[in-house]
Amino acid sequence: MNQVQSSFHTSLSEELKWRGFFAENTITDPRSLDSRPHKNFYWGTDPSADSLHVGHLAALMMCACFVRHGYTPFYLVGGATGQIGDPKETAERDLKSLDEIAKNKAALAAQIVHVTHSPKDTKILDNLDWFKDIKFLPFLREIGKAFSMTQLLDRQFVQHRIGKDGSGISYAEFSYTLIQGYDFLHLFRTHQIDLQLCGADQYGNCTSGMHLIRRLENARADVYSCPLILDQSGKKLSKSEGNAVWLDPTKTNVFDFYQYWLNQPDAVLESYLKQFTLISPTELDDLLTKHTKDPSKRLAQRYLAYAVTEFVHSQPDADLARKLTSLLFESTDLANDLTSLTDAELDAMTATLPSTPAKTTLIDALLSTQLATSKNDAKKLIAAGAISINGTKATTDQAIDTLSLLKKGKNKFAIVR
RNA sequence: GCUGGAGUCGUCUAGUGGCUAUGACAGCAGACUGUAAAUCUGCCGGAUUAAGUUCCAUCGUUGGUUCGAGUCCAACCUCCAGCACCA
Repeated sequence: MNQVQSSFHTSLSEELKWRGFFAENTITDPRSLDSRPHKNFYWGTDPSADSLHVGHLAALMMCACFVRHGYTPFYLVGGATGQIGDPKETAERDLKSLDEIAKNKAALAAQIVHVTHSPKDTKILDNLDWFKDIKFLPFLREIGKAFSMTQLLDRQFVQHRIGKDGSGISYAEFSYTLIQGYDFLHLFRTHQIDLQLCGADQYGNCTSGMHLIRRLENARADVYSCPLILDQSGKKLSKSEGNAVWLDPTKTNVFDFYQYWLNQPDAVLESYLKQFTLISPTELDDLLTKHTKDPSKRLAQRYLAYAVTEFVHSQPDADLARKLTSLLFESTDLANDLTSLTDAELDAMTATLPSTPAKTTLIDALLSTQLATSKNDAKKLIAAGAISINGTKATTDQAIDTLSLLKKGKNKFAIVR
């Protein structure tokens, strides 16, 4: 699978529709996207963590879709907006230190470049570059004047935060949308960017920029959002929900990343394949037909896991994850298979899975590979029958002196070597 | 500034001065499965022990009253509401 084969759609609007990349937007006729005078857009995120997660991935895949159809992307990492924090429904955010923001910013920028697969062309912007020189009074006179307090107060999260049962909101967070709105205006003025892409949760913030452009530049700009991807329990996939799967392999290793996709239920396969891979309609039909014949073979999950891992990480990484999966789940004599691996293969495995040196005990190994969070936790897991060594259930703590494979639950592994 | 209300686990939430701080969701694990979903069961602060053995921590913070405090008192921090000030 590559990008050439995947541009089967005659137009951007058709592909967006087929992939399900449409939610609230200001475009009245989707086909106008195929022939905009300026084929520029920007998409932004705040450096509130040191890695993107799969929640961002859907938006990036949508961006990639625009790029395949001739758009020039601008990615913004919010060094300014990140200093304030996008208000949540529930409560005020803790301020991040400037050091942390700077560190996160660098990490996200590198990741965006990596995931978009075009190191030379990818333009990363930082709104701190234009905000650091902004003066408060001119900002209020120009931007503040353009916002109606009534509309600002009407926003749903504001209503949640103030009032009898609210948790309150600071002036800083309240003003967040002005900062983000100004970004759009600034980019319109300096780069002729008149389209902003975002996840549906950001739609409100994005439209405030659009209003600014209309008001101050007397020009039209648009916002196009993609639906938020929800997990099984209907929660948004993002780190604030505590179920994040990170794109950074040091935070979510490649094997776990692959496993995450491999474990998706049948119900989400079609939409995930459309949004997270570059599969074509005919390939998809074919795949789903085969999958439905014998769902237990998990053909569609395997395809999804391989394709997304390849896209986000690399082909060798995806190959390795697939190979590890077949070794770890399909081997009938794990201890034997393990010893027959070459050193190079073992090295790759050790680099991917959590590992710890031999001459240790089971509990210490579980702890140092983070399969368990504490000694108590490790003991509880052993007692519950959740831990196995080389495929044999461990019922007590024991010394581990040789190459071994630890398994926690169904799909968490670590190597003792 | 004054008055009243509130702050409990990742989230929401119960909690008449009494020993062991509810319940739900999320999370983890077991059974059944297809490494799925649904369902059932257990766990869900840390350390220690052969052991569910023992120890420590914990209801915004710091003090106090009490044999005993999440609960009562005081001060402080944060939030909400009303009033006042300002306009």
